[in-house]
Amino acid sequence: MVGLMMGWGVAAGQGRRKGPWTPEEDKLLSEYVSLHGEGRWSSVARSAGLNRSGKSCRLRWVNYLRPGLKKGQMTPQEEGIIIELHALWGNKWSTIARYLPGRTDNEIKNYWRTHFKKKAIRPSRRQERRKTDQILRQKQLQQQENDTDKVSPNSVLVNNEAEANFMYPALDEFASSWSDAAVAMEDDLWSDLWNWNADDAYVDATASAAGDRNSVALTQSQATAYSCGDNANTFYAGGYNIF
DNA sequence: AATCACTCCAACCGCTGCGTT
DNA sequence: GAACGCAGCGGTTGGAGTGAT
Repeated sequence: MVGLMMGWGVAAGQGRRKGPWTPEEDKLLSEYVSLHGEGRWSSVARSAGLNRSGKSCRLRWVNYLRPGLKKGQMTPQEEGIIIELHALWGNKWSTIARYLPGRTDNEIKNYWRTHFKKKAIRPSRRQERRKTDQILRQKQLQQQENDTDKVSPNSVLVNNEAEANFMYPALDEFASSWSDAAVAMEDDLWSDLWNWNADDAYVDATASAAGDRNSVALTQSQATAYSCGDNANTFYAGGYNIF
């Protein structure tokens, strides 16, 4: 995606640059924001010597340059959180992103689109196999991380046994191999998604939130809940404390 | 080796809401 | 209260990369 995409380059009329950011532009933006802070994006564009729109600067910073961003694949926990929160709030990507430290709304939105939305139609066996392999790789990586006993302050914690069972179904309980376990777990997710009426879930959640914020009823996967890092807005097991 | 199918992801656009004048 | 500008959000696009056939 270098440079020539969609006739990008310099936008006619305003003389603003468009398209992919160069390392030099990134450097200018990073230096400026670290000195002066976020906000006032249109003046950032001018003051930092960037021939970009404020909007473009903000997007680049938020989605790519901002410190603390996580790169790499979503973990099974993050995937679970996305599914649950999407059931609650629908396409409120920025809201969902607040519960996934280091992930951006754009990233979550992209992830949802590629992994879930298209698959309202059952994925092909080929897709299923690829997905399964991906989950396996993630599990192996995660196992390695657990072995090294590294716990990030921003990591998403699994609170109790019920969660752990949802996230990591025991082999002897669900399947005879990690591969089968991953497929079984995935099937659960898909069946939830296929049976799920997004509008209903959203209405239920918002109605409950409006009335009693401590007792939002989830229509799917009710036994599952997450405590999301050090965010002040915590999402607890049992009754969902929202805000 | 070539082609196809699919995923990933950066970046755009349009719309909305909010604050300021 | 109206007009304006800006920030933020959600939807969309399309090239690059990768793996399967």
